[in-house]
Order: sequence, then C-alpha cells, then structure tokens
Amino acid sequence: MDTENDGAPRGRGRRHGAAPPASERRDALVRLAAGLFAEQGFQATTVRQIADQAGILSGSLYHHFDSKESIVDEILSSFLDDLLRDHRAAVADGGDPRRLLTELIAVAHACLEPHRAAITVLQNDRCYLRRLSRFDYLDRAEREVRRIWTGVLRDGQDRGAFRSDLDPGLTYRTARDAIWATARWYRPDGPLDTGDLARHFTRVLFDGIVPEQHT
Amino acid sequence: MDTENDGAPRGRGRRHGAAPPASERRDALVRLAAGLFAEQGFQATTVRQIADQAGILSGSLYHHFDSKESIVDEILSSFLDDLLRDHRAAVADGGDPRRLLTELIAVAHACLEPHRAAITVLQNDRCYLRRLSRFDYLDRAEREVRRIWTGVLRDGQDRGAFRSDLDPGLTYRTARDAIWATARWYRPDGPLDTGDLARHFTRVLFDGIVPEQHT
Amino acid sequence: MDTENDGAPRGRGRRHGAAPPASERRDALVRLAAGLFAEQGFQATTVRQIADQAGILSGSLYHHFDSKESIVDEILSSFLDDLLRDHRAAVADGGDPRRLLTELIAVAHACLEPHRAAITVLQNDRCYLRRLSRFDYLDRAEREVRRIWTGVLRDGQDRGAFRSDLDPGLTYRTARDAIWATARWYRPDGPLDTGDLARHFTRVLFDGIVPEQHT
Amino acid sequence: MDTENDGAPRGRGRRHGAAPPASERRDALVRLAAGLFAEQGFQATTVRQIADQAGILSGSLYHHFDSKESIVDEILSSFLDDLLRDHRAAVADGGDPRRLLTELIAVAHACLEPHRAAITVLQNDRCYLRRLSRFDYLDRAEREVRRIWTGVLRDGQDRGAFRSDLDPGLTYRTARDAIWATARWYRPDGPLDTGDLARHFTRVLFDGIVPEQHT
DNA sequence: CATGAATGAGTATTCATTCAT
DNA sequence: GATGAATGAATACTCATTCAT
Repeated sequence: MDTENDGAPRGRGRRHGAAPPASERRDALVRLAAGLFAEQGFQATTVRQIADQAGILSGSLYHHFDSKESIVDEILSSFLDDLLRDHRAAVADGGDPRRLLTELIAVAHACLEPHRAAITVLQNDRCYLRRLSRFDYLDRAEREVRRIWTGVLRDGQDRGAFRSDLDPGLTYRTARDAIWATARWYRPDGPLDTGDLARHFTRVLFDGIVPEQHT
Repeated sequence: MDTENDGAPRGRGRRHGAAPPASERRDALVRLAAGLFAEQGFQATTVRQIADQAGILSGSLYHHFDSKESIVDEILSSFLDDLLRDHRAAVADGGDPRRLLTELIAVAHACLEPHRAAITVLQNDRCYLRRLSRFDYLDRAEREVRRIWTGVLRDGQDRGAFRSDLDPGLTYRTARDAIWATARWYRPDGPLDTGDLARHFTRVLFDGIVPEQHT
Repeated sequence: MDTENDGAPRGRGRRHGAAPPASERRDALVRLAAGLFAEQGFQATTVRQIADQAGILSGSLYHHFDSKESIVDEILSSFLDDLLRDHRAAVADGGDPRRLLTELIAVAHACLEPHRAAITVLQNDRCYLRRLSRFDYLDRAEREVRRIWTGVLRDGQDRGAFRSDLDPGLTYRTARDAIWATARWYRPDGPLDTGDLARHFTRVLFDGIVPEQHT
Repeated sequence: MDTENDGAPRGRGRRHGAAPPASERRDALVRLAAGLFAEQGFQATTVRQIADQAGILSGSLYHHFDSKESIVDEILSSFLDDLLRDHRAAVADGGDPRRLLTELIAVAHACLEPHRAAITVLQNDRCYLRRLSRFDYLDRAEREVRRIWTGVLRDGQDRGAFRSDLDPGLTYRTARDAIWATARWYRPDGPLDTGDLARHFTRVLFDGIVPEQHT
C-alpha cells in the first residue's frame, strides 16, 4: 500500500510506515522542531518559532513538510518505532522475569535522551493528537507496550518472582508514568545519566525503599 | 488604571489569598471549566467551549471572571491550598518516618478526586503557566512539598527506616510523578478508589514488587 | 412639540430643548461622568467606570439615563446653552468692537471652569459625535458663535479698530482654538484663574507680544 | 519569550530610534492608517477599517506590523523626529529673538501638511497614548520643544524684543495650541497654504490685531 | 432603585497554511 | 528552496445595553 508518490519532495499523503524523504536540511528542521516541541509543547509551539530558529520564513517550512502535524508525526513515529523494536527484542527470547523487567526498564530509560521531545509531546499533547486519525498508531503502540509489560509481570507472578498481590496493570501504569515523567526534568548534562536513573528505578521497584532486615 | 471594584461581581485585581467572590453560578462555571481543562488542557480549551457548555455566550463569562487565567487560577490555588495544608498537617507532629511517608502518599492520593482537573492542568500546562508571574505560587508550593517529602525521606534514612543508598530527591520525584500521572487515567467510577491506589502505591514503594523471601 | 413623557423617570426620546428630569442623584451622576469624560474622552470612558465611581453596577445607570450618549448630550447641551446665551448677551447692545471682543473672550474663558468636561469632549470626540444626528446642534451652535465673532471682527475692521489686513475667519479660528485648548491643561487650583487667562489672552491678541515702541 | 526576528518582515521588538523595515507596501499602509487616525482618532479607528481600505483582511496587517500601536508609533515618531530636528536647527545659531520666533512658527506650520495625521492623533489621543511606556518619547519631545520656545521668549524679553509683562510659558502654550489645532481644519487644497497661515499667525502674535496708531 | 446575569456585536490579535514570484 | 504577501478561521476579551428579580 501507498506505493505512489515515493521520491516526491513533500510527504503529502504519506502514512506511517513509508519513510519520509531524507535530507540533511529536513532532518535538521525536525530536530530543531523537536527541541521546541519538547520545551513548549506541540500546540504551544508555532511554525513561526520553528522557522525563526531555522533562519527562514514560516511559509518556507512547507517546502519540506506538509504540515505542522507531519513534523510531529515524524518525531513520534521514530520514537515509537525504536521503542517497539527494543521492547520486542527485550522479551524475544523469554527467560527470567526479573531479567526481562530490568531490560524493559533499561529500554524505556534509553529512550529518554534520543527521544526526549517525543516523550514530552506525548505527555503534554496526547489528548489532542489522539483525536486525529493520523495518530492512531499512538494507541496501537501503547497497547502493545502494555501487553509486553503486563505479560512479563504476570509471568513473574506465576513463577513467584513478583508478589502475587499486585495488580499488573496498575503496576505497569505506575512504572510507565514514573519513567516517562522523567523526561520533564531530565537534563543530559546533569550529574546522572539515564543508566543511573534506570538502576535507581529498578532497585526501588524491585525491593522498595525499606531495608530488607527492617520488616 | 484599573479602578477598584467594591462589591462588583468580577474578581478584578484580587490576589492569591483573598477569597474569590462566592456565587453558586460562579462555582458551577469553575467546575465546568475544570472538567474541560482536565480533558483538553488549559491552552487547548477555549472560552467558547466553556461558555457553550454553560449555555451562555463566551463574552458572558467575563461577567464572572476577569480572564481565562483567573479561572484556572482559582482551580489551581484551591488545589495547592489543600495540598499544602494537608502536607503540613501530615508532618506537623513528626514521628515514625514510615508512618509519615504513608500519610504523605495518602494525602496526595486524596487530592486525585477533588482536584483531578488542577493536577492534570499542572502536568499539561505547567511550562506555560509558570511563565506568568501571577502563577509564581506554583513553584513556591512545589518547593515546599519537595522539602517536606525529602525531609521525611532523609530522616527515615538517618533512622534506618529507609535504605541509605537511595537519592531522596530522585525518589521524591519518582513518587510524585507516578502519583500525579494517575490523574490522567483515574476515573472515580472505576473499580478502584483512591485509597486502594494509595495502598498499592505504598506497598510497591516500601517493599518493591519482589517477594521478601526471594532475595 | 414633545409634550408627552414629561415627568417620566427616564429621558427616553427626549430632544435637546426639553429639560431632562431633574434629580440630585442624576445630577451627581452627570457630574461624575463629566469628570471621567474630561479626563479620558467620551469614547474611552466606559459606563462601567462611571458606575464604579458612583458605587453602583453599570446596568443600574440605565435607570437614570437612556444611554451613554444621553449623558454626554446633557453635558454638551448645557455648555452650549450657556455659551450661546452669553455670546448673544455680550453683543446684544452692540457698541465698541474692542469692548465687544474683550467681552467675547471673557465669556469663552468663563466657560473653562464650569464646562471643562464639555469643552474637552468636544475637542477629543467631536469628529465622532457629529456623525450622530442627535448632536446636530453642535454644528449649529458653532456656526452661530462663529457668526458673532466674525461679525464683531469685521465691524471692528470697518471702524478701524482692528487691522484690515487680517482674515476674520482665520483670526476667529485661531482665537477659538487657543482658548478651548486651554481646557486640556487648565487646573482650577493652579496659580492663574480664568480671568487672568482671559486678560493675558486679550492683551496678546490685541497688541501682540512686541512692545509698541519697538516697531 | 519573544524570539528575535532576524530578517523577518514584522517590526517586533524594535525601539524608537531603530529604523523600521522599509517596504513600499508597508509605507502605503502607514499612510493609509495615518489618514484614518487623523479623521477618526487612533482609538476610534479599527484595524479592520485600515485593512478594508487597503483591500486586505485585518489579520493580514499583522504581516507588516506588530500591533496597531506600532503603526501609530511610526507615524508619531516620524513627526517628532522632524519637529525636533527643525526646532534645534532653527535656534542653533542663536540671533535676533524675533527672527528665531518667526522661524519656530514657520517650522511648526511646515509640519501641518506632512504630519497632519500625527498632529491630529496627538491632540485627540494623547491622554491615552501617554499612559503607555512605549510612548514616553512624546512627553520628552514636548518638554524639549517647550524649552526651546520659552528660551527664545525669555531671551527676547531680556533684550526688549518682547513685552516683559507676558508669561513665557503661557504664551508658548497659547501659540502651540493655536498652531496645532489648525491641523483639525486645515486642508492642503484650500485657498491658503501653510506659509500663509504662518505669516498670518506671526503677524497677530507679534503685533496683535489692533492697528499701531490706534493705541 | 438596584442587582446579577446575560446578550450581541464588536475589538485586536494569532497562526497554520497557500501561492505567485 | 526561499520570499513576501496574503487568507480565513480562530482566539481572548470588551462593552453598551437589557431585563427578570
């Protein structure tokens, strides 16, 4: 599907799945827009701000992109492509639930740096974007990620690796929210890298904040 | 050049702290706006949508409020007033850090239902609102809440109630984000009430998801 | 004409000539509005400002007045009634042109204090008001005043009292503008009263600023 | 949070002194707006009227200007730049007070035609504009002009060129008001040009309307 | 007489997008 | 590829006025 229009300069009519026409200029614009979206939110960022920062006029952006939405589409789909790929890979071979969950946490944290903008946009503007059919893939991806996490959690409960009195769906949502919310304040040049954050989070999630001998 | 408004119904010139002029109609409008802000975000909600849902014209809203901002101000300051009051009360008498932290978690979860709109707005539109000097109290409140949580956490570490290898600031942020993010999906008519959520969250935070005999 | 409706509380449909229903409250409101119109201009003053300063709600003003225009109508027609009456009286008995002109200058200056608001409104908002047929009397009054002044000036030229090389219309306009513009900066509590201003102006107009022996 | 606009057509963030981005279209719009401001006043003129007369939509004006205020700013600052420059030049070399004052009167009248709109706006809307800090330069310019006129007048009094019983400040204000008020009725296509007006005014101001032998 | 709630037509301004040059 | 000028629909907000209570 969607074979026509390949190689055309604009992304008109393109759907998620067909790669957008690559170009250095275009990539730079996407990165630039991503930064603004992350700082201010998608809706709150104007195409003029993007154009201003690129040193061109706002109308000129439309030589590279169909619309403001198509820019954010590129940012979001790239994030979700990576996220899903790494999630699937993490659980592909099955194995110890603790190891798998540790891996999923690491995978999510690993997205914080390269995909900070996408994560921020999803948190701030998801309720707006999901109303547009073009972004149906957002919910599809979320559902698959949820299935993977809750699968691992349930499997761990069955095998006795995780407490059986926990609600897997609730636990997943708590973990997911805590991780993605990090994007709001995480700064790559701070004292902690995303690996540190993942390790800290894993420890708290697995063993809690209470020392073991205490209970 | 704003003239004072003795007895006038609009909230012109009021500051945070002075009670807004009470009125049933006004309260109903605030609740109505809160619902829309929570669903769509503050910026994405138009005064016309609020007025439409109230069955009046958008200009008529300004009989009751100065501005769209003053509506959200009322919603947010009411939330933060409650939140700070309950936080201060929770730690007022000091005592066992585990009990205090349990209490803080309960206090935060107790806000999920009455202040869902405010919490959602703060997550979606904080980066916009904090630029307005009128909302300086947002950061002030956040700092005080953070001080209270990290104080309890540090005290617990000193007394051996909490693991000493955790970063109190990081732990606070993780907990905070996980709790407030709940407002995005929590529905009062669902199977779980906010007490259940608080208990679930407390258990995971204290003891982790791994059964004790496991490690 | 216009005999019906006398004694009715509101001025509805009333035309210039029929006295508005007197009332202390009403007069106080007119004076109050006059002050605001003088400070800010008619268009720039809102009925809410008037009501605020009267300590009532803006809607309540409409128990006393038909409209904002009817308030300014009262202010303006009162001024022009006085101005025309005094102009007519000043030239009624004819006589020495210098004396008559001195008298006209005095009459105009005498209006500065009691009718400062009307004069200011006429300068700031005349181009707006004259488009409304209700204010046709503004131009009628201006024409009569001009006739009186230029009559005196021409008569003075004929009799050798005023230089014959001056354009009476131009001289009238210059004098008129200089006098009315005074309303913009004149303050009753300043060091000069309107009599001083009239004398200063008369001297400059009659003899110029150059000492006589100089030329 | 306004981003800089390198090369962008709008005048965003410019200050008085920095030349606005020149453009034929833009200049035409300014002239067009000036005409409307002069006829109706600044506040009473809507951006829609300006746009209508330019044959574009009101929003399209904002491609060229930041705001309605920035349009009038351009009109006013252009006038005051010229006025101050010519005033300074007129008195730069000092000399006979009568010659200097004649020159100042000529300079002011010479502004009537090219800057009629600015003069009219200043008379009608000054009390509104001066409240905006952006227009602080209005008062600064007025003060300098006043200093120049009263300096010449006082100097003339000292040298016996002007009557010593006149109040220089009062005389300045009278002259200023009479000259600027001319802008309200002066039409370039009338029988008198601004030179005629200046000469007429100079004669009345210097020698009065009474023939010399008369007194 | 006054209030409180509303109307309706208007205001300046914003912004994604289009398109001839 | 970019510009410069525009569109059109939306935005928050204002204000004179009305009227049931």
